[in-house]
Amino acid sequence: MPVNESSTASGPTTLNHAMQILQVTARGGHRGASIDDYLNALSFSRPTLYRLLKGLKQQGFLRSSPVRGRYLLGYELLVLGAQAGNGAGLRDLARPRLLALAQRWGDSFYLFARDGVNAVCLEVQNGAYPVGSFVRATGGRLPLGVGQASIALLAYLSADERDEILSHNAERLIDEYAIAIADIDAEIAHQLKHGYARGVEGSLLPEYSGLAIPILDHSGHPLGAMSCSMLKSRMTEDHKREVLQGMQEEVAAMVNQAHGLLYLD
Amino acid sequence: MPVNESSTASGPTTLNHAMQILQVTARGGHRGASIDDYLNALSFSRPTLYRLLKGLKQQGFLRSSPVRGRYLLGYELLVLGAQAGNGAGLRDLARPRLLALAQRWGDSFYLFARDGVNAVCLEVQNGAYPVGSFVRATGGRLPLGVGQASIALLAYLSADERDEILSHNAERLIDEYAIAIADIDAEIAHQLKHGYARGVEGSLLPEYSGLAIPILDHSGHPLGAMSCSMLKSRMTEDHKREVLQGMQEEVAAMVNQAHGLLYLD
DNA sequence: GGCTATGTCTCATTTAGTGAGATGAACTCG
DNA sequence: CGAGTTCATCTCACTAAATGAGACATAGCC
Repeated sequence: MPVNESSTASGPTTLNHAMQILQVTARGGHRGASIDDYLNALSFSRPTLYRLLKGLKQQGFLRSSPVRGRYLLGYELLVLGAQAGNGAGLRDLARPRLLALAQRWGDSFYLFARDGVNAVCLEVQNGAYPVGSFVRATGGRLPLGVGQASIALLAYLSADERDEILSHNAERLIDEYAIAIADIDAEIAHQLKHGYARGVEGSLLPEYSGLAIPILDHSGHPLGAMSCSMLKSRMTEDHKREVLQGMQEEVAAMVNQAHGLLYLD
Repeated sequence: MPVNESSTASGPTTLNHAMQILQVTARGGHRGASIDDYLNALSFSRPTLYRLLKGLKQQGFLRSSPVRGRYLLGYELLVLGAQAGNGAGLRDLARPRLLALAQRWGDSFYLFARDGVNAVCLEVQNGAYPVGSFVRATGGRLPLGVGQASIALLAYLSADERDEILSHNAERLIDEYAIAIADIDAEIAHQLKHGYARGVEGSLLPEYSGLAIPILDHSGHPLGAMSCSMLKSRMTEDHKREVLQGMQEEVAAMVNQAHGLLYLD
């Protein structure tokens, strides 16, 4: 089945071909992709495929698997990805704070940013109490609308931008996550009223619960969101208040630090 | 100053141009790169630059900064990077184990893999005790020879491969890290004799110490290394023995799990 | 409302990537 | 150990497709 060439890929075809190769490789997970995977999914000739594979390998974007004839994503992507995840320096600021929170409360804490119609997880710190979550690790991506961090991010966008995102995601939200737009709107209202989000409860992960707060710049635009996730049974009123306060303090400190760095020099 | 076009970049030029753009962007850190940065560093015309920027943006490999005229690395890199870091499924296996170790002992634990002449950090879990390290996070890269994990990785390569790597890195090792090849050889001998590595002491980070053990596949080739790092004052004989045993148990369990997954289906 | 720098467009030029098929190399299985 | 299969590279002619020069448009800034 050919690769999803949806997003009206314009621009240099060589570039698109190369990126398609990376996507196909990624789709293979930790087993990578074989020559046939590429030839089936893509629409160019074998010599061209090999030329691109070679180029990508030289650049460190691919490496060949120990299994002959298979290719894996290269570590250059990891390195660039780590950079990419440090959007506006936010991750570096957040990492020690997430760690402190996780150690103090035992729950799992996350940093999210918006990526188009999705939310991406920039950083996780798991605590002592095991927890289930939609994202397992850095690099996890969710359609905006899923999870408490999504709500915190959505709430501070302009109404029309928000609507555009939600109508774009509506189908996936209901099909894959059993989440209705109306419920998201309600939670956004809660976020705006109380300053934190609880996430919309779909049919998935019913035994977990969480909290999220936005990270806003001076003009009120969302830079990201900090969230946490825990077993529902741990979410007593007291614990909720404590964790929320902890998160708010850390975020306030972050934003303070950030103002010295973000838009200057 | 023009971008380092060292590594005899062959392959489609468009691809190389694109990757150069990404590298220049990465070099800008969390502030990204401006048009002039690109035009200065690269050797193609402005329309071409914009065409490539556009293409890379559409693919999610770049995004434009809130500051007009600047570009940042895109989150697609983060997502692919997360995949790339899961070489052979190792990271997924290691993550919970690193977390358990960090929580149990309070030190910081790392998963490394070899990447050509470098070691890359695939995963970190920091413990309760603060620690300094050569790598701060996932995606950090060190020349093989630096750090205890390097030793564990090097020790199980063939002698000539090892020599090739070390002679390649020799200059950087002595210049940037004040580490001599002879000392590395000595530590490799220690690794082979005792089954763990202590790292070579350069002039950097003198107050920290660490341990590392290799992760070997059935045929004795190194898949990666697990390491830890702690304040020297914490490294008593007892603590060392305990932590080492903890790491060895976790790695053994990992390799067990891995054999079910790595080379099959 | 001018000024500067970012981003886009057009179009002719020719580079430079492409496809077809043959050839070489590496691993596999009988 | 040799036949068979699959991966990887090479050659060469072709032309599609990326490129460069410079003009034009747009956005932010004082």
